[in-house]
Amino acid sequence: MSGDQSRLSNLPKQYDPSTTESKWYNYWIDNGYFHSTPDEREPYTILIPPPNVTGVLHMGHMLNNTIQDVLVRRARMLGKNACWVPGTDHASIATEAKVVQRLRKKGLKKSDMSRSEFMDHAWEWTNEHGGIILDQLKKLGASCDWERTRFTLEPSLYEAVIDCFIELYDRGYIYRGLRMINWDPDAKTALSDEEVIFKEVNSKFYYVKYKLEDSNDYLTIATTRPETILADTALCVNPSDERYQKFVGKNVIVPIVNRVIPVISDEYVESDFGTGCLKITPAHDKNDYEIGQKHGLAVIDLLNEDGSMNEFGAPYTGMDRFAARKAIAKDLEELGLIAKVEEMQNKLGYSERTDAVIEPRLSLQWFMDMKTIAKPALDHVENDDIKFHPAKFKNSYRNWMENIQDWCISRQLWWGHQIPAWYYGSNENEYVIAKTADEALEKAKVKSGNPALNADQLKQDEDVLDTWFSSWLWPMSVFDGFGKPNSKDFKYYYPTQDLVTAPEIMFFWVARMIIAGYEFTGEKPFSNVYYHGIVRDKQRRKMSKSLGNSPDPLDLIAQFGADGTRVGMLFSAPAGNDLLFDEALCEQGRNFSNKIWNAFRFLTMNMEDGVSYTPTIPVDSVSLVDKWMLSRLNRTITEMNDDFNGYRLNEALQKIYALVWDDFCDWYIELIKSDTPGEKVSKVKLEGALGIFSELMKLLHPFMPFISEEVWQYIGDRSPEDALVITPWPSVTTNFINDQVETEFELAKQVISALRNIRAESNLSPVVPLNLIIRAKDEVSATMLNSNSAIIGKLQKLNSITISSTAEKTGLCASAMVSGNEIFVPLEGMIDLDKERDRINKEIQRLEGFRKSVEAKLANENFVSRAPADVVENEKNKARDAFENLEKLRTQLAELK
RNA sequence: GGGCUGUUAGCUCAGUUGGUUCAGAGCACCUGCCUUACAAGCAGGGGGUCGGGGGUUCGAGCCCCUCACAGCCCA
Repeated sequence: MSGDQSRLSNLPKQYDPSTTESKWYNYWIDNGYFHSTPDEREPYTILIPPPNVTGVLHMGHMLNNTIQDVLVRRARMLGKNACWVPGTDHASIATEAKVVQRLRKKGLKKSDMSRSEFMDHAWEWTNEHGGIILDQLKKLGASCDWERTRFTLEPSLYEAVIDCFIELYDRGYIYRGLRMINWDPDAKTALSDEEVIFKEVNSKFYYVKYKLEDSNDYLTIATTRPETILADTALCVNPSDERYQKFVGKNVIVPIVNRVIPVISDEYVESDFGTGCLKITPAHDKNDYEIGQKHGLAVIDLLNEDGSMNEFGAPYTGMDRFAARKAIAKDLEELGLIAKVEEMQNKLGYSERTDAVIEPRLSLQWFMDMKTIAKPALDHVENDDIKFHPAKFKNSYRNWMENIQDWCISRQLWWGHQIPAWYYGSNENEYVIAKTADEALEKAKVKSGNPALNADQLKQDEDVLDTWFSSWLWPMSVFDGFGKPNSKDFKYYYPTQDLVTAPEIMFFWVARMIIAGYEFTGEKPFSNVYYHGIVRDKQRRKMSKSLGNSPDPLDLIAQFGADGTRVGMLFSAPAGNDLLFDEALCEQGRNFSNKIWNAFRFLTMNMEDGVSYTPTIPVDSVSLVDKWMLSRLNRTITEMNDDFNGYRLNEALQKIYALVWDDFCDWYIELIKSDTPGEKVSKVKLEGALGIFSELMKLLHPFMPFISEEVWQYIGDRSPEDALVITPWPSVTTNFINDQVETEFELAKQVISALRNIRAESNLSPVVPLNLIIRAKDEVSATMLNSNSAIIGKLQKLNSITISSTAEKTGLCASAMVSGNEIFVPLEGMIDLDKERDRINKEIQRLEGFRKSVEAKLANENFVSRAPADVVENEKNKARDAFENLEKLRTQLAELK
């Protein structure tokens, strides 16, 4: 680095991220550092969890992508061929809902347009808003390989989904059937079980009387959904319930519609819930459906697809289900058929996307048989072929996998991958599965036995596939590897290394990617899954648009810089724990940026004009300060590597934060300063500091890419090959890690702190010179302190310094104890004797208590005989130290008389 | 109802196989400072019976049982 003042003079006192961030991001892009192509290096690959194509960046994305960027940047510095594949998801139901909403504003209705007209609108919307979120990620510093950006609806990924469907159909995993599914009346589509969110709500529990057909007796049932009474096809009681035994086999009359239905019995009914008499509505409840199947009951569906009552719901036809509920309750009341109404809490299913109350509905849909296909995915997580971080999530995963249900994969939507089923007749089985219309026609001719069949008689299924049926192929399809195991990229990058995501989508996505991975490649899709928490506000509320409690990430970046924001996000984000977001953390991150900036500014201010400086790690230095700094540096690198390997990113960050701020700024820089005010730091020391500072920038780079690159580029004239972003991660020199050195330096630090404390207690300004007397604990300490007295003198203004194991204090002194060494500062007339006696008495009390507990331990024969020798030895040392220190304190106290 | 976490300083969290003065960190708080990089800073300081109870052990924040509370997932 050259002391060329034109470049370095007038660095502002405060770091301004706004200019540097775009500068370096463009530099990185222009030099192609983020672009990866297969080569002989070890690959390191992360696939972005693709955000919704029309979404905008929220705090969850910020956290998610910050973590990915930290991982991928470090891997890049480790010399791996780092590849972070970005992309977006078409988000079938969410996007379609948005498009429908937008059309409605324009006065257009989806039901009035053809599929292709609607798709034109959807693509228009997508092209307009798609990818905004990816541009936002660039502001964060995300080092994605943008040349590899993929979209789940682009042609090759579309094709992969269709091929996958066909393949799984051929393998017998996909079937079409009439099943009870979750119906979203707002979106008018089926959903999978995972898309239903159960919420606790307050409901009314209606006790309704059904008259027996052949007597004036009544049977009373309890229900929260009286509107479904019209579709009842039986009442059911537990066979062992004596109250009801005499009614089994008889008939009752359904109120309002006056239909006659039987009273049956089944073990399923819990006698102590409600009245113990259950109404059975096979079309509108999953359990009822099963009972109905078992007992051969009729199925009456009284709802339209939008949740309104159909003709079976007469006389409430056309009313919404909730309006009908109120109406029928009123009518039953008037008929005297309501025994009572209770308030109760129950759990209701809501659509994850539209928040509509889900209706169980009998419907003909496409399903995936999960049991067999999911088996390897369970096994390989159980045996840690795929590791979860933190590992506790294995439990939830196992639980879900062991109870896995068939997956409803068809959606009554248009935006998505259209199911490759072609119907040639109206019967349930009159279809073929084929990739193209031509192929379908050929197959249909064969299956129908009608060679005269023509293309017009063939109709493709209108429905699309669940979004997750495309994202589960992401690890294969982004490399064009689905069904093409020999594609170059796929062979090189698959399996990928780390997946970073939230536990919320463990079942939606993670589990299914693992399933698909093993089914189609026989290999895992990734080796590690890092689950991070949800971003919440300080009151632990989830951040959401409707609550308005989520800051705009781009505002945060503008305010605190991308580096500051990243640090703020990571500071309180241990893996798997929710993050209680507080802007103060970003502020702390910004302040840290500023600290780094000013440390650098200090170094530049000490350069001489026209002199060239070569950053040099002071490996040959005999100075304790250098040896200590190198020990701290290397120890920290070791610890950070451990943290990275264990995915404890926040801990790695905290360590480099402390190393920079506490060790380097507060001690190292202070100690290289010249003794003479105004005099510059010597060239040797400055070059050493620059050398160490450079190492710090490398360690910081994954977390704070912008400021570290900015400083790095200032420190040297760098060619593009020397950019920090691709500089090798520091290796550990074990020899530099030296406990002895650290202990020795720590002792000097403690003496300095003790003196500062004495000054603070006695209101002495730092410029008042003191006479320091240290009565060392022993000769070893005396030697150690003597050889490092210059360090103490550097940070404390001293008149004289006396260190020996026999040193005597002179006159009245302020005192302190550091590791058994007594510190005295003669302060005749300046000491508050009462306060000082108080302080020493307190210390004596504390130590006395400690000594007693140790002595008690040693007096316990069981302890002495059973505990390991070294533990006993330790206790003896503690007792001796405590005893000696107590003696010293008592002497000091006596001398204060 | 089933399963899984967690409860440590005012707040957010560390605390590895039970054993050094082990009760920690950051933030917040209090006090004093514009000390020749940084007030977005420097220095100093106070603060916890480790959720309650019981047990195992020479020894428990850590292991076991139990209770209470909080949260998550599934039905």
